Amino acid sequence: MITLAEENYLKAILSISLNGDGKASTNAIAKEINTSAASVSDMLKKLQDKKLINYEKYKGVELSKKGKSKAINILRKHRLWETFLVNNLGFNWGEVHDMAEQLEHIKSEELINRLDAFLEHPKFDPHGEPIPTKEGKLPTSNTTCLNELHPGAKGKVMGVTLDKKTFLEYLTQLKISIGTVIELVSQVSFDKSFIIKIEGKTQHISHSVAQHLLIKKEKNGKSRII
Amino acid sequence: MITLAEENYLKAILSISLNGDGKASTNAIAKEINTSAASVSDMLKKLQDKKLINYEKYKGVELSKKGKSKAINILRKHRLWETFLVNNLGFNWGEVHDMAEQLEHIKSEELINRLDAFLEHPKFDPHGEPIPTKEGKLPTSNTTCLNELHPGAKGKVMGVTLDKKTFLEYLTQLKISIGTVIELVSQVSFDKSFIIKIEGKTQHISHSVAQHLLIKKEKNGKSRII
DNA sequence: ATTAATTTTTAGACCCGTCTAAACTTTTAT
DNA sequence: ATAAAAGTTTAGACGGGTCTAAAAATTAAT
Repeated sequence: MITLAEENYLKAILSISLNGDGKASTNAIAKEINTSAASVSDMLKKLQDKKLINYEKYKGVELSKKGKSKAINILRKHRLWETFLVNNLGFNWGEVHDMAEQLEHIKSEELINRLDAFLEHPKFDPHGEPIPTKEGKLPTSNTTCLNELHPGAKGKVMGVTLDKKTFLEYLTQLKISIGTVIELVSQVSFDKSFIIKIEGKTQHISHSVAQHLLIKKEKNGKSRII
Repeated sequence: MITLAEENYLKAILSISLNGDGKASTNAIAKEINTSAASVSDMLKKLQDKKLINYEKYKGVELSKKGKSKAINILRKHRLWETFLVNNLGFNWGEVHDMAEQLEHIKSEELINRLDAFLEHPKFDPHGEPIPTKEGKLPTSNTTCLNELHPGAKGKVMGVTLDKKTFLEYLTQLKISIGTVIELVSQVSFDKSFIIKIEGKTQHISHSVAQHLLIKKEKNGKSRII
């Protein structure tokens, strides 16, 4: 039996290895789940014993096949519950994270499959993130980041990669939501922040905000063909 | 903050004091949640410290006002989630208990109120049990037990008071479900079991099965007026 | 290539919730 | 009314998950 704490570790490791690349460090995990590096070390041993991760002392950690499957399943539950909360209970996307954090640990495959059917097999959650399939496939989103746009190019916001209340509320304030078209004006070399245009209005967003926006390229700014 | 284990104790104490009357004994609680009497003793001290129960050593325990309110809220969540699972996800009543046991601990008042609205403020759960209100009122059901019927009297099954898979599956086998009309033929004095008629067919049910059926009197067997 | 800084692990402690075994109360039976 | 039985509590231990402080390993810097 896999415990709640273990599930949270697996989720954290998955999240780190999806964003960054390769192995997750002890410190990175500690930061992700707000705990001490010592606790992480302890837990990694246990996860290793259960063959949920591949772990070499001092060398970082990655999910085993089994561990990855578990982690993706948790992510699936999280995103399906979020979809339910937004679509059926009328919450808005900034409010659902804490509830989904709890709901994702409910144990029942049958339940989550029926929820999936009830929601009519959604492909994306309310934040625009892809929902893993029952078979454990995590579709890669065909989106990029703002920093991959050339100045003058336009992109449509397809979602976000940070599910945090303060962040989502800030976006609302900036009038950025799913579907918003952003034109990249330029990037400030000093602090890597971005100058953008939304509906003709110029505004600034920090690098860290930009980093968490999923963008789909709309128009290439560099060289337009005809 | 109230822990998961504490919530389960409160629920158990509520359940005992609703069925039996007055105070709950250590042993009864131990039985209810499948643990040792020693563990119960330990926990009762903690619940006392948190002012969730009124407890006197060796004298049994009852919920404090605060504790009762918490316990009823858990019951409310349990029954609302069960309703969701049956009405919207298509489970049948025997399958939902374990899931509801988990879901009832999800922390969010807003969530449960929205779920209530989504379900259109149901008054009864799929087992026929009343759903406590947001304000903490637990409607008393206008039902009785089989043993309160006189021989020859008929009653309609309105629900059950035991939410256990094996029990509910056994009922299905006996062709007893909500709405079934049962005629009491007689009670066997030897083992207190019951002889009943369902749609003209005579069958036996044990005392403990009968005890968990919620019956609404239909016709008085003793003396029929006109 | 040694030293310094950083990261990671170990050691030892704590709280929660559980257990068994033993001691203690209360109730029941004679 | 006293002994036996039943019920309840205490004592002491354990596993899960966390912590701080200190030791060990790795990486970076000069």
